[in-house]
Amino acid sequence: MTTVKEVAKRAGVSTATVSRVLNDIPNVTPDARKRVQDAVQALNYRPSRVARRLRIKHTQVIGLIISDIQNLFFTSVTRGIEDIASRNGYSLILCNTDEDADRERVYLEVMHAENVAGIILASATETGHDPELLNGRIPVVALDRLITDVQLDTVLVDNVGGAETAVAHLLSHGHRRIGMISSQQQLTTAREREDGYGRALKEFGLPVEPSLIRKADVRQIADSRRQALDLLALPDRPTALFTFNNTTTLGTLTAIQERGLRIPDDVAVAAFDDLPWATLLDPPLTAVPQPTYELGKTAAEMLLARIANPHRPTTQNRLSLDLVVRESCGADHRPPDGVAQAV
Amino acid sequence: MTTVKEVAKRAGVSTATVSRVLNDIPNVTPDARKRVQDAVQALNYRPSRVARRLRIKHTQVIGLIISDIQNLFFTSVTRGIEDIASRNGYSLILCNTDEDADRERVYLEVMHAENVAGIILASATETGHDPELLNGRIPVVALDRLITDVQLDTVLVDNVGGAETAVAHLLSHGHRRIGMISSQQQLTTAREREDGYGRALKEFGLPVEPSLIRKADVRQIADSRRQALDLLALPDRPTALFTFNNTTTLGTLTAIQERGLRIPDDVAVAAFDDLPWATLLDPPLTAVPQPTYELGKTAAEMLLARIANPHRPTTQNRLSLDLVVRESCGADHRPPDGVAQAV
DNA sequence: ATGAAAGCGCTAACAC
DNA sequence: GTGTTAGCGCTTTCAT
Repeated sequence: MTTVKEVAKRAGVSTATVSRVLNDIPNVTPDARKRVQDAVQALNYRPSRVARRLRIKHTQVIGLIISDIQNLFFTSVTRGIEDIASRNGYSLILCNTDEDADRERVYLEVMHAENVAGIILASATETGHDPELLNGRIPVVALDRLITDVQLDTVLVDNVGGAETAVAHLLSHGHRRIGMISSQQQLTTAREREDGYGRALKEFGLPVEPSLIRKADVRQIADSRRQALDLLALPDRPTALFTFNNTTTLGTLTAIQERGLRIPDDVAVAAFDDLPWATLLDPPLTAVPQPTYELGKTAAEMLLARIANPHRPTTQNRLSLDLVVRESCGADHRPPDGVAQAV
Repeated sequence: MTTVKEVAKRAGVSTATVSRVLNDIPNVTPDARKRVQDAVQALNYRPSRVARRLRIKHTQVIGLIISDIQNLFFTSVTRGIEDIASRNGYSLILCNTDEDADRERVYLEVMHAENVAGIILASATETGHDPELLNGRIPVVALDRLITDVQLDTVLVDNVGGAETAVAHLLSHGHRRIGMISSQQQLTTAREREDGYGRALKEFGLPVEPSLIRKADVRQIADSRRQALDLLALPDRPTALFTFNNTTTLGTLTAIQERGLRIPDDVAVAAFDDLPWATLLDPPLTAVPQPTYELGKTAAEMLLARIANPHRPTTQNRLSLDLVVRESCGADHRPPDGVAQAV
């Protein structure tokens, strides 16, 4: 490994001058600069970021910790983060916790130890965090999931509203027994989406029937399928299903197909979280898309703002959601275009 | 930030002893050990990996560089890598190049500068690499895509064979005009899959008609759709389509749907790279699944082996592929089970 | 068993 | 404009 020293020697200057050239600091004669550059070239010198960081303290690297790398939701969010990060001269490194609090801790330690400039975290848990890790010297932005034991900049979506809209849509189509495939993991998103589900029922004067909410491992299509099969095997089968995220949706659709049921006639489906191939399904899926790119962009911007000014008050950003109506809930029974909406 | 020094002071020992305790080195009296541990606790001390690494030189971190984080193929491979890595006490950090050679270079530099123990690289390009970066002091394993300008441990799939099988399947169903949505990016996988396509045609005595191969941006469903639409608008429309990967498949299916064509009657489809929801499509998709988990596992194992022994000869691993026949190519015309296969 | 001290590769005062 | 030098936080001989 070549070092500044060797470069300095070869260029016939001091290490300080080499450092100056490398870091574009003025006050170097063009001649010296040229000699240093030549030496760098000749020796194929590559400065050690590790050493540099030990001095410098900060880096142009942002760390992202997500809980399920196989979930398109998170990878799309990542794209949003990446764009903002790289536009601002930051690199992004990504770690996957697989919904495991221990792994999350390890990766938070890694990020700290690496001295990243900031961290964006979609936490596997709502509480139980090490305050030193989240409220320490490295700024952290909470993404998608609320963290309640530490006050952080946060960006979320309107889970309650989104779920409520979707379930209300099912209700407005006449469904009265609506099952939900929710999350087995303790997530704030799950609680909020269940809340939205409950609210919609309440608006229609319906009680929440606990047996109609099944909890699935949100990382696994197979487990979601199993829970959906259970729901569909109920003596008084639900006529509609509301799903927690894209994975549970896939499991649910698989279960429905296996049971030989037709959508929406035998069972209607509304999903939280859209799929890029929703229109390729038969019938196309009614869903509440999440503004993934926007979510990532916002998180990155909040983080950069905090890096720039560590003392600004923490803020919370909740992005709103809209339902996209396709055919999986039955033909739309709203009046056609142009017709006045009489009761 | 607390340092060894402060811990040492508080524990009433030297920094050397603190370091010994921290690194589980024997020869420390239980008493001293206890005092150090207490001090660590009390000060919430967190050793700086940056400083540590400057001395130590190596880390328990593996770097993975992939070209499209939104592609399920790569994220599934990641899971395989992760399992092996964490089972061996390594953390995994992931970077996304978005098929951009410049970004790939930047991230390779980041990984080098971070001094990771090893790198797994799905390169955006076949050549044009900096040999210092790939054949330098940090071991690199090439994943999924062949790198020809530097000799590396490599793990691939049998692209030629897989493509050949898929296209032969279409041919055996009577198709004679078979279009291919391939990759606009210069990828070895694209060349090999095109090769397989050509071989299958040749076996049936058919020439490759260049106008039937359209190149799409493999990251974008939208672009794949566009290319597929072009193919479907040809005066002498192909009766079957073979797609390069899951993204091109999605674009192609979208195009077919938009054109109002039926699968497989109007146009049959066979895909390279399976989708977890292939059976939810109507009709279910015939595809060549890739052993993603195995691919990641193998890559990680090769990398660990090389880290353990930097001087072993480089090896190349090519995983074989099988076609999964579903309905998107038409009813299977092979004899039913148990019937002797007469001619 | 423990401590003193050197030094990993780099940057940034400070002196000239 | 350039060089000397101290030191970032850690590990590791080498003494003791």
